Amino acid sequence: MPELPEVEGFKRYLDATSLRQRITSVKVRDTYVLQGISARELAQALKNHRFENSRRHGKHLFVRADDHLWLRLHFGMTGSLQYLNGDEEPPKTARVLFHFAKSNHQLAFDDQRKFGEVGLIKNVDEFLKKRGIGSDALDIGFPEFKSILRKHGGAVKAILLNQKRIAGIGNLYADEILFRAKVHPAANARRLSDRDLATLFRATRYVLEKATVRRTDGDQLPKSWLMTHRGKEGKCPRCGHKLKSGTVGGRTSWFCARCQKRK
DNA sequence: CTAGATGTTAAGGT
DNA sequence: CACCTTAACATCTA
Repeated sequence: MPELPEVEGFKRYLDATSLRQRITSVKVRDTYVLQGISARELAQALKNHRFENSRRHGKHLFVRADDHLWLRLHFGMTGSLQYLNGDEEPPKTARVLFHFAKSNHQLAFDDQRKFGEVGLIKNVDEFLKKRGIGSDALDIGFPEFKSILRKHGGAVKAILLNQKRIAGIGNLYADEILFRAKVHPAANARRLSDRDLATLFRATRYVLEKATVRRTDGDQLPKSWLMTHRGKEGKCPRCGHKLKSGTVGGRTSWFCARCQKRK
């Protein structure tokens, strides 16, 4: 489930395993994943280069292979990375394999449900601009956060989910953030007070940062979180009330109707 | 068998 | 223009 914390986890994983090794070949097993580039072009461009460093923005991961050459990864709904030893068989759903010189290791871009994207770009900032991606959710300061929510009406959750406004928050963490801030997902953003917005901002940072740490350590998310109770039989970890669900911003939302008032 | 699932986007309606 | 809903993509699981 790659939202910001998971993609940050992939970044750290890639940084820890795959930097500074000469790339000997790139195999694309399924070309649906490629965006604006052919398998041959991708392989040709990366061959004999090394991944130097990486950068995450929202749910995108960019890996620098040269001054003007960045690999772009988006994980869709089910994407992930796996670093494999020479004798390890990549999973069937590995769509792209980056082969390294060092003892036949390879990095696999796995993507069961085929919503992922792999591309090559020259300039990360230009790419983000062209796509209209907003500021990263952990990069944003309160003044910017506030003005984004003040500027747009509609359900607060829809704004949090909109990557053009704030990048990195997906359906599950949006619910978690709203739960923590005690804000109803369908509440109109314009009707939130300054105090609500401040709480929401703090909740956003807390949830995303905490989830990133938990993920990195391989720990479960806290039981006090909504996410671990999502589902029909779920009860609010704060008040014990049965959780409710509804559609907001086109996605299923879980929330506690007692703790999260619509206002 | 059916519905729904972490993401994104397009199309259509109000 | 602002906002909403629905559908679509591919595949798996409850």
